[in-house]
Amino acid sequence: MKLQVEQRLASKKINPTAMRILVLELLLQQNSAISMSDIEKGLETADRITIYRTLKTFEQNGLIHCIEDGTGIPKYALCVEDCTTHEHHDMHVHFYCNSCKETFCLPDHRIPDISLPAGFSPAELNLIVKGTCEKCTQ
Amino acid sequence: MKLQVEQRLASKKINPTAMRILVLELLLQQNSAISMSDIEKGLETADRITIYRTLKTFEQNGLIHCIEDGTGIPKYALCVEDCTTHEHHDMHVHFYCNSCKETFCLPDHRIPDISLPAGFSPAELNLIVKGTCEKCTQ
DNA sequence: CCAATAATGCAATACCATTGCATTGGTTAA
DNA sequence: TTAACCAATGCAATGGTATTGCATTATTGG
Ligand SMILES: [Mn+2]
Ligand SMILES: [Mn+2]
Ligand SMILES: [Zn+2]
Ligand SMILES: [Zn+2]
Repeated sequence: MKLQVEQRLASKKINPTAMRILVLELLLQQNSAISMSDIEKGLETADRITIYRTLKTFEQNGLIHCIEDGTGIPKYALCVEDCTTHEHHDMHVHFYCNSCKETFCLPDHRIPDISLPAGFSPAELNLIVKGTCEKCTQ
Repeated sequence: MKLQVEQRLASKKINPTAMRILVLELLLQQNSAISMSDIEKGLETADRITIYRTLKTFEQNGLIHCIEDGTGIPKYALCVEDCTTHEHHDMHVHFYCNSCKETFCLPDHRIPDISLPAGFSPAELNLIVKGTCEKCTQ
């Protein structure tokens, strides 16, 4: 188990320190995206700043992606695609549930192509759907 | 001129105070969405908190809409459609320019329908396209 | 004009993001 | 084995923004 976690870190060229292993294990347990505060609460030991820098390292190495879901609080989730340093391919839809306040990756739902006015060239797409998730629809 | 501004406020059932007129005039001058800090800098007199509450009032009454462009700093722009209290119809694409850092409404570009997994029901869509705007493409 | 109500400005609070710096820990070379 | 090096960590401090309470001021309606 822990071996797989370490391998996953190694595959992204991230040194497998104790803290990083703990954070990645926590991320692997989630089925929705979580915030830095969530991680801080989920780990007894950890310092806020260390988590901050751990997440930044993970993001820069293509292990996780950051989701701005409109709450103003960044959420983080594991990359499902083979992302690399500053080359994220998570062009999928994200869903924010107004009821349970959870943010979900919908990796099977890609963002459709968008037509833009002349002169505007796209580099990155970010689509947030807000509504009610499956759990909260009874 | 000022009369039109006051009428626009009145049509949204917003009392036309001096500060609100100033803020609305400033918003009318923009061709991109602006932040609370931008407004604070644009008006010599104004108190930060008053602007904060003015914008909240404007938003609640369907005069402006708030844009979360991924920077973490909310931007505001006038509603182009007939929005009402908590009934915003600004389902259009927003564009953030990585070069000039400006955020544009693209009211003529609606967000296409998105298919969702079973059980997820959408209420609101928010699509941010990041890239280079027309001005910055030379 | 007066009373009631709404809006404003100031102070204070609470988070959150970010950086500097000293310390710790693990890895490598002498 | 030890020394030296580099990466990672933890603490302190800073800066910025959002938000509320409350006293004061402005506006409105009678
Ligand atoms: Mn995702
Ligand atoms: Mn808009
Ligand atoms: Zn939910
Ligand atoms: Zn631009």
